[in-house]
Amino acid sequence: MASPNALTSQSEDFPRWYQDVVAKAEMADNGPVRGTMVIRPYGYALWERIQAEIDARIKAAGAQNAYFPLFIPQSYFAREAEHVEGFSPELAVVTYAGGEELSEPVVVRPTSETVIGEFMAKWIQSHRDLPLLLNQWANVVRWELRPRLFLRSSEFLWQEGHTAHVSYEDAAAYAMRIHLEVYHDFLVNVMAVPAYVGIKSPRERFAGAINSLTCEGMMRDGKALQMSTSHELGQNFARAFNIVYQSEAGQSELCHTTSWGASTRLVGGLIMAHGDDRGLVVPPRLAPIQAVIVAVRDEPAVLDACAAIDAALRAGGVTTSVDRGRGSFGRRVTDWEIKGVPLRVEVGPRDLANGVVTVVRRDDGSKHVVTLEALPSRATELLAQMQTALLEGARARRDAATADVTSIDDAIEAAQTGFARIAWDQVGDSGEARLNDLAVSVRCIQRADGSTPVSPNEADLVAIVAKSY
RNA sequence: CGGGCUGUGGCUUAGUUUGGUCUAGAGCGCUCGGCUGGGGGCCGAGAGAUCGGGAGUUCAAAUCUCCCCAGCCCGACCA
Repeated sequence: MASPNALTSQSEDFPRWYQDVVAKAEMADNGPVRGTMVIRPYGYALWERIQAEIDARIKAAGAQNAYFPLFIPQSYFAREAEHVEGFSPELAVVTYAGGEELSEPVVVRPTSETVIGEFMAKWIQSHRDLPLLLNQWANVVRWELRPRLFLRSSEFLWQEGHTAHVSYEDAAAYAMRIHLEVYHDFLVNVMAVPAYVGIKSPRERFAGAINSLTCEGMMRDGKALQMSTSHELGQNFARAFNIVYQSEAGQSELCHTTSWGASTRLVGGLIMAHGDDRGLVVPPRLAPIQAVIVAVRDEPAVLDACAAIDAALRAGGVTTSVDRGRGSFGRRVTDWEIKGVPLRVEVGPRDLANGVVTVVRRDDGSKHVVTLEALPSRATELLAQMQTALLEGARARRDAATADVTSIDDAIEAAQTGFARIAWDQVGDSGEARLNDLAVSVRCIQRADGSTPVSPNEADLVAIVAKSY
């Protein structure tokens, strides 16, 4: 019954398994310039689903989409000291264009705090103009030395939100809202990734931020992946770009700004959070194709039945694709499994003779014989069950691979196979340095109940430490 | 940027040590035909490589020498 291995197994070589999945599920290819990525239709369809879900949540939080230029004057970066220091190693700079040397080099955006800050300063006059809530979907460039498809590429796609507020409290509350209502909600309820939430330690913070909120997912090899970040930028950028408003009292005041983003890295996270030895496993709510109808044979009677089943499923709100039965059955089944399509509806002469189809769930391989009449509702039910099972499975793995420890040594030990939870007081700057020396880092700092604190100075915080991508 | 290594059809690679038997072989993939068909099925026929690039040594270079280029792995940052 077991099919021959199309992929390297996870236990044998996890990074290689990842590469195999990306290639064989036809998600992406390496671009011609080192570190660049070609996103293929299936990979892009997954990204479009991620975009749609995140975009809807961003709009629900009141932000509007806009677009700012790819090219940024180099001088902008110099205005915020930490920001320029943090980003200069990975900047791509255009010095020659239009047939001549440029008088001022132009940076290809690695992130847009600076340009957007410049325009916020122009647009904001009064407290009545606040809050200003912007978001853009864009590509960004951060020159990478060690690229990996989706996880770390020199150019990637993302959304970056940028907002300006009258007070620290408003800004902090909005960053928190995005963190919880956009990212965490999406991760848990759509992507089925029970991410740990918290704030970054000072040394892991975004360059130029006063506080960074993060969602950290556990991959199936026990390593962490940062899946989103939301930053409180304080008045750092407002000061650098002169983003000021006139208060009700008539005083000129500096704004408080935030920025927040999630990228195509989430596609990599999807692969590693749920994938198994047969390939990708896509949560139903995220799947571009929720059910593939596989014709066992390329025969008119079977194909007609497939078309009718397809129509019925679509009418029932299930997104589908029909595999018309060219090529061997085993090959086609394997290909759909690698792509992680949640349900496979097998339609063959034997099924049709009995007025049924065979439905197979991708996550647990369970087979269900379903009558044609019951199929749409049964499919919806199975999709819902799979969505729940994926989240519960991921949570169970996460909890089983998270160890409570009381020393840095034990944290390092635990981080070899999973996460460690340790009192933040036990870590300290020197403890964090020791962790970092062994490629382990503080992924986030959270309250004892798992919620996100407001600052690293709250009492009784715990640190989640792990190796990370 | 420092250290280790590799470049041979689309992909994985044999051949390089010891130059000639290489008109470069195979597997996967691809094309065509047939048989098949409920887990990568079988048979047959094909297409596809100026052996990373350049220079050199030699009667003779995938193989030896030099230079260049590209990529991979390991060490400091990042969504």
